[in-house]
Amino acid sequence: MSEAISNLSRKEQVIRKAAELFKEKGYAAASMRDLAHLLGIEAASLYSHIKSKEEILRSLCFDMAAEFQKSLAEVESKDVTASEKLRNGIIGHIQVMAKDLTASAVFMNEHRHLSQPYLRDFLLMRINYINRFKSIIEQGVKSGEFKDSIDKKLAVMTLFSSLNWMPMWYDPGSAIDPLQLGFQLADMLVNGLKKNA
Amino acid sequence: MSEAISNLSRKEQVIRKAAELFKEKGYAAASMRDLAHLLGIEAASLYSHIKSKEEILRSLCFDMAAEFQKSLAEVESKDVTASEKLRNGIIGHIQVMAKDLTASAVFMNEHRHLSQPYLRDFLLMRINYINRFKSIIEQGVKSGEFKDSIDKKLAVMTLFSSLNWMPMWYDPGSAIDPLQLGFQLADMLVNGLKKNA
DNA sequence: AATTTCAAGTAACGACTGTTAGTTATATAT
DNA sequence: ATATATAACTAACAGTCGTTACTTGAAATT
Repeated sequence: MSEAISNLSRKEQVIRKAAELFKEKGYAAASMRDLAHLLGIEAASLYSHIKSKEEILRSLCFDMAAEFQKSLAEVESKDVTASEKLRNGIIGHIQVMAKDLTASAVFMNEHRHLSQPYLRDFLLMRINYINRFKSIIEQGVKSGEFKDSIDKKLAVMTLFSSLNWMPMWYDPGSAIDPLQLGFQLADMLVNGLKKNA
Repeated sequence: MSEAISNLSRKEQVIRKAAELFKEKGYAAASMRDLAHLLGIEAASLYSHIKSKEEILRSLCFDMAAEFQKSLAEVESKDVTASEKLRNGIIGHIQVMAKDLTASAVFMNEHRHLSQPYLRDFLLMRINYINRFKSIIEQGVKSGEFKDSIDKKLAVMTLFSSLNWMPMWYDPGSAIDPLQLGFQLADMLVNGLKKNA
């Protein structure tokens, strides 16, 4: 038992350091020797803790994916207006990312280096997630809350682009905290920059 | 003379094919042997046309950067309202990307693999470009066109995220053409999703 | 005190990396 | 016909890649 806990703990250290490295240099350009050096050990020693380089990437990508799914499921379960749902979805997504900005960056930028069949599974989960946001937008159009002139694919892709780049520029030490960021981002996408006349 | 033209032409072919490969696999994961294979030649033969792998990346990144700068300079030269300027900037940016979606994707995702001092130069140009968009937003706030409640950094980063991910999902064969896409995107960011009551 | 577990080490493998040196066949220009 | 330029070739380099096999010292458990 204690072996498993302690092993997991060290394995977690390896994975977290790997996330930093993958975020900084990209998965393909990050070598196992780089990672080992950051941890102060030899490259071969990494394999006492992990099965392969890709196992690290898989763990990072799929753990984040599970968090996103969980957050969205909770948002969907509440019976509120589409604007409210969209707003909650945006805030939830941002808060999941804020809990681990490094893993979020890897999730977003490096998932393409997953091999099959993991890549396929990952992309299916992602499409599913996006489509559920798209449904919320469609509900909003149907209920008359949102303009019917907007292209739904464009709207949802714009939304995701904005969300997914956040880990690249957001400074967790900055004045604005993740929750406030979520509020503002939701407001900006729903109401736009323009002052309501 | 004719040597230069013909050489340039073949060099261009190599660079364009490299852009496709870099977009698909990422710069680091794309090998010169992959590229050569796509062109039906041997890896060593590439070096008749280009100096190095990174020269290709440099040429892709800096050529795109020049196009973006040119587009923004023209937008800035016109004396119009801030909303109009922002709108024109967005449309211009999208049209530059649409002219070469592949190079745009490389520009956005792979520039970090530039070595110094090119990386530094690239990032400085990019900061400058972003700050000029930020100025337009600030003008809009000052003139009362835009809300003064918005965080300007958040606004400009959201804008850029939306713009920069477009090459990843936009299908040039789709119903909506780049100009319409620019119109809609500008409208969405300025006016939001919500119907004006 | 003996045994097991953990986290590291050394050495090495086969494959792949970007790149070079030098050569050759083909098309164009003189 | 001769010279030149283009675009390809073969062979090979020094280095790096992820990973395996096996070993070792220290800590925890029995």
